[in-house]
Amino acid sequence: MAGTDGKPVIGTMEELSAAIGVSRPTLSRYFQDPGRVSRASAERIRRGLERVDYTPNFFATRMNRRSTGMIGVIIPYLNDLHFTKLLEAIEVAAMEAGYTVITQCSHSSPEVEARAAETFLSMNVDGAVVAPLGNSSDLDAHERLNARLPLVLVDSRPRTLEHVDFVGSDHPQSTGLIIDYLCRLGRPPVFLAMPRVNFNALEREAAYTARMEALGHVPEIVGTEAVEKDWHFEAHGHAVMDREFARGTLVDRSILCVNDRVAIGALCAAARHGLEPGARRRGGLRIAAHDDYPLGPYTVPSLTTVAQDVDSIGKAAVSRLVAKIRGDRGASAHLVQLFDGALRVRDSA
Amino acid sequence: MAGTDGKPVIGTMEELSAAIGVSRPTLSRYFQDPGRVSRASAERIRRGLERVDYTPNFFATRMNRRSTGMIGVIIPYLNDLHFTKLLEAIEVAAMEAGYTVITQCSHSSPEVEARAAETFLSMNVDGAVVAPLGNSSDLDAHERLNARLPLVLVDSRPRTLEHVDFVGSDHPQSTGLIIDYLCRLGRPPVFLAMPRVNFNALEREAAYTARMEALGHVPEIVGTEAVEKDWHFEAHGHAVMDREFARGTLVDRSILCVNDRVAIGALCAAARHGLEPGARRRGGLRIAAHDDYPLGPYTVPSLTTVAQDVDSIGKAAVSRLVAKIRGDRGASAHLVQLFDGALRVRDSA
DNA sequence: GCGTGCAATTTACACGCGTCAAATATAGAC
DNA sequence: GTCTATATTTGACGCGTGTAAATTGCACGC
Repeated sequence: MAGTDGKPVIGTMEELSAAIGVSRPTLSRYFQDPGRVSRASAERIRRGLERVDYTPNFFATRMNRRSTGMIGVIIPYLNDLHFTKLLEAIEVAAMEAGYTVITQCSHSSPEVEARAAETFLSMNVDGAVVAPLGNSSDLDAHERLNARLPLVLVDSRPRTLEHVDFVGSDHPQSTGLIIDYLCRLGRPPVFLAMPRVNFNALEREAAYTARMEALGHVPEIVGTEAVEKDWHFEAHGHAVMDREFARGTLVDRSILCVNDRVAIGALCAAARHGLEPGARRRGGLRIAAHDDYPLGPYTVPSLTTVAQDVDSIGKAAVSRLVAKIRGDRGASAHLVQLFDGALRVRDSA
Repeated sequence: MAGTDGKPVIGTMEELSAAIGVSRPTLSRYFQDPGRVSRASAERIRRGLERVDYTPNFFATRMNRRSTGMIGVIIPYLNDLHFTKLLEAIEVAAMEAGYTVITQCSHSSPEVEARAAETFLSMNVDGAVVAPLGNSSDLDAHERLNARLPLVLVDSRPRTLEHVDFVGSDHPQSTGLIIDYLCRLGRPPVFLAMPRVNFNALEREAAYTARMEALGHVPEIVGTEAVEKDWHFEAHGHAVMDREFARGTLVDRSILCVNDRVAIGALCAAARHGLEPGARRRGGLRIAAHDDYPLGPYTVPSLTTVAQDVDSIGKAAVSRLVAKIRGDRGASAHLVQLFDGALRVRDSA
């Protein structure tokens, strides 16, 4: 069998050994680190590899190594740029640290999420970074993962997993930031929440309430019930605000949306009702949110929000995981690392 | 060692065999298909597994099986909901067909893309679905992949890989659809293109030109040069149209954007210049696009576009791949499967 | 020429499980 | 009770590579 490049395809190290006249174990060492064989052998092997098409078998190499050099990543959804940004940061950081990343997506299903965790265990990954699904997650599965390998949770932090290392955003800080900004320029904001399926959403809701009370304002929350069956973030934001605006309520308020995707729906509802949210119209409708979704600068009007430092979160999670894998001192202690949000003032509030 | 659930952790089948009194080969057969052992043994094993924590080693199981039951998927970017939708369709279809999906993202890098292909070869995946990066792809790597295992390309089709099976959209059809619609309601559209890094973009541009000429109109194309360094789709659409609108050009034209993300940038530019694109304003500015990006319904105004049937494309790609893996008759012939686009008339055009 | 010390290589075994041929258990017929 | 046919189980070997121990090769000094 020959590849299209004409090189003969070689299946095993044994064959390769015969083909270029170097013993198999020497080849094994060469592939792990060319510096571990003599200069002469390395050169000979290199020249040999130019003439044939061979890659060591992924499974056989991983089976016996102390370390597989792989880390597993689980994210809940793919259809959300917030998570894809996070995943990208994690993958890049892991690649730079020399790890092979195996990504699994829960696709909103606790069963799939639990199965992914099992897969990682059976693959002997060196460690795992998990962004949990939320309330519906199979927490036992995460618990088992944590018991058997280095694990770092990111983005969202289930209450029963508070003893697991976590890297995420400081929601009281970030939410406080945008609330203070909104209060400084106008009436205290109403919170556009969402059904309680997500820890981050809950944390932000709680942070909103706390901050409002600290400022002496009365918290007002809308949208905790699902207005539509099979709702998505944008659809939810649109449905809730469409209902409000149709009633003539909230049309002159500041709305703080639980996240940017909900805000996109809210902005759409505002436009449909002829409303023009914006900071420049004092006393009028303003819409702000949380996350800094990549499309925020391009909504109409562009979206005022508070940015999560997703890039740093991804990097920090990997760096923490690598430390745990290497058994660095300090890595056995429990760590919670929270990043500050940053205000992004644009046109919508 | 014991998991948090208290079950003793068992590392190998050998140990499990000793623990529950069934021979190891019988266990092996049980894990492949419980139906292949006697009812009595299956029951005994099931009860045994309730008392201990064991999962077969992923690598060891895959190493010797004729089929690894895995398919590899490569997508170019994560920060694009079009690709995540495609990936989701592929993953779900593959899971339903009983395959484990290994996803690798090229992260815009031809080297990473080529390495992913090599990884799949070394993992003995049963087959691969690849959405190529584009012009910059290492086509040799894809060629090698195609020579050594069942391969289906999706979404984008490099010229030099025309002999490889492909599943995607019929761009002449879909582009024709939206052009005809635009012409029916107003002036023939100008095409807002993008730098030539992507085969789909090129195909759509060519389809635009062909259709316009067939209708007796003169094609007008803007935006093929990168206006900003380090451009992204939305930024590109915004930059090009901002420049045009600032000059006072194109303000009363129909603009057909190469894809929805570019259109989002264009809509934003329009709003900044006080323009209100829409179908109801005859003779005025209209903006339409291609893809049916999930946010299209929530832009302001909502985006008229032509939908790619991403779901069907993903399913068809997997179904084709599975046929090739199984060696179904007909699967050895070359296949190109194109799906029609569907018009989504909304407010922007 | 011969031993010495060190680096490089090779030998030999291990890893965890798939698989097949051979052995055993089971059921049924007489 | 024996015998046959069939369903199950098991022993033994192999997969492609990692790795520790044993061996070889080499340069050097006497």
